[in-house]
Amino acid sequence: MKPDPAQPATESTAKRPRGRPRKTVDERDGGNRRQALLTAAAHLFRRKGFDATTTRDIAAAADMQSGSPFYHFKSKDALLYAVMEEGMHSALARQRAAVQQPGHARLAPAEQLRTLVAAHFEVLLGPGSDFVPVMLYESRSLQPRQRKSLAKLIAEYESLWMPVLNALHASGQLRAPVGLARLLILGALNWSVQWFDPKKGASLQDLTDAAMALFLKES
Amino acid sequence: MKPDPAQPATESTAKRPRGRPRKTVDERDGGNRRQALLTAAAHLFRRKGFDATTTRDIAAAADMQSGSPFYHFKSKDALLYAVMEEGMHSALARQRAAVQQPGHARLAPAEQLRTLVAAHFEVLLGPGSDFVPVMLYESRSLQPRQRKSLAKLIAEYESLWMPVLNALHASGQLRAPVGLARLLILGALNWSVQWFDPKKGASLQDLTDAAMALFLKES
DNA sequence: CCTACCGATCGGTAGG
DNA sequence: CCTACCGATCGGTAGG
Repeated sequence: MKPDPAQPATESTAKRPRGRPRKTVDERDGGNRRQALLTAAAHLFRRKGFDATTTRDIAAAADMQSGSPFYHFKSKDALLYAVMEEGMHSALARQRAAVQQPGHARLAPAEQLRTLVAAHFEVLLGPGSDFVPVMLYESRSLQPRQRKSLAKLIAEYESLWMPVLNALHASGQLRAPVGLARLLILGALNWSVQWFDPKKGASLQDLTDAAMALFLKES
Repeated sequence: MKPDPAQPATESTAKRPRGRPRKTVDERDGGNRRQALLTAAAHLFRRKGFDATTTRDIAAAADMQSGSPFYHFKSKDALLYAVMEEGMHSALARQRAAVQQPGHARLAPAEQLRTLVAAHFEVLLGPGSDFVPVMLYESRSLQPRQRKSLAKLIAEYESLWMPVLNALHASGQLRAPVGLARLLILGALNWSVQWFDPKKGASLQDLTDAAMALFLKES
């Protein structure tokens, strides 16, 4: 991580800055300003898209002045990448936690898939779920370097699905070729970002049930 | 066939303009310049997104000067809407033609679905398929008025699927609730825009087969 | 449809 | 982190 430029390590005396207390990164909220920018950016990027969101929008949403985001992020691009990286890390953590739950490995493959699907919907549509949708729908705005870096995380995420899909294919519950099935299944889930409205009746449970009924044959 | 400009008009035939031939709207290609703009815009909107595409990009791709698109379209927005409308009209025409093919109504519901799925993939991924993907992925940039206008065409398109899905649900080949099934199925197909690469082995046939195997139970 | 141009906006920065 | 600002870009237009 970066060294803190606000703390010049002087020798004997002054430990703290003088004068009236000012709202610095450290005193205000312990460095959470960066996180506030990430949250605001994720929200706006999801709602309006990367290009249609200005750094001024983000600054205002995080209660800052127009130039201040660039104190925390080198560029607008870097902000986008940080949003996506946080999204993928949290999605990965969530799926790994589900998969590593005691007893999970002994569940029937269909139940293992249900766990993955439910967690995926949660990550896309649940509370605080702006980060992954931004990753899914705004990656065109990334630079090749960044895209390549994210691709690793995405591949890791998708690899969590493969053992389950292979097992289902072996047992005849999933008839499509596993590779294409994974793409089609994740597509069906990812597209829900476009139409899901929590105020419209269906719950995430309903979506999960419908997806399971759609994809799997009777065991 | 164009008149030969090398032959100077004589007195008696002096109906035509004098001087060197100039490229006007009418002489050049009969007004196809508008269509050239639409095609160029669809291509660029798909590749780079609406916001990241400049009207100068589009003009250059259509071999015009920077201000010229505004001779054909009132605004960049109007161009986007025209692209989407053309996309929906062609998609609707294509599906209607498939559905109205003689004998189609007597096909088994599963075969009727296959027809719809194949045509949908064709519209998304086949030759000249920039218009519908733009409609799917850039509608956030439309104005509410325009979005509402498009929504009618979209509803019409989706309504073509409902009788087939209802029949499949009735026969037990589709177990998920029909409304959610339609959203999930179209999502699975629409997402293919993100990952399909014709140079990577799978054909549209393969995609159609995989989708059918994924969604339907054994009859 | 082209030429020449305007006004606004935007990402980013210097200096404190 | 704020203030003040710059340079570039962009949608759009007047006039021909």
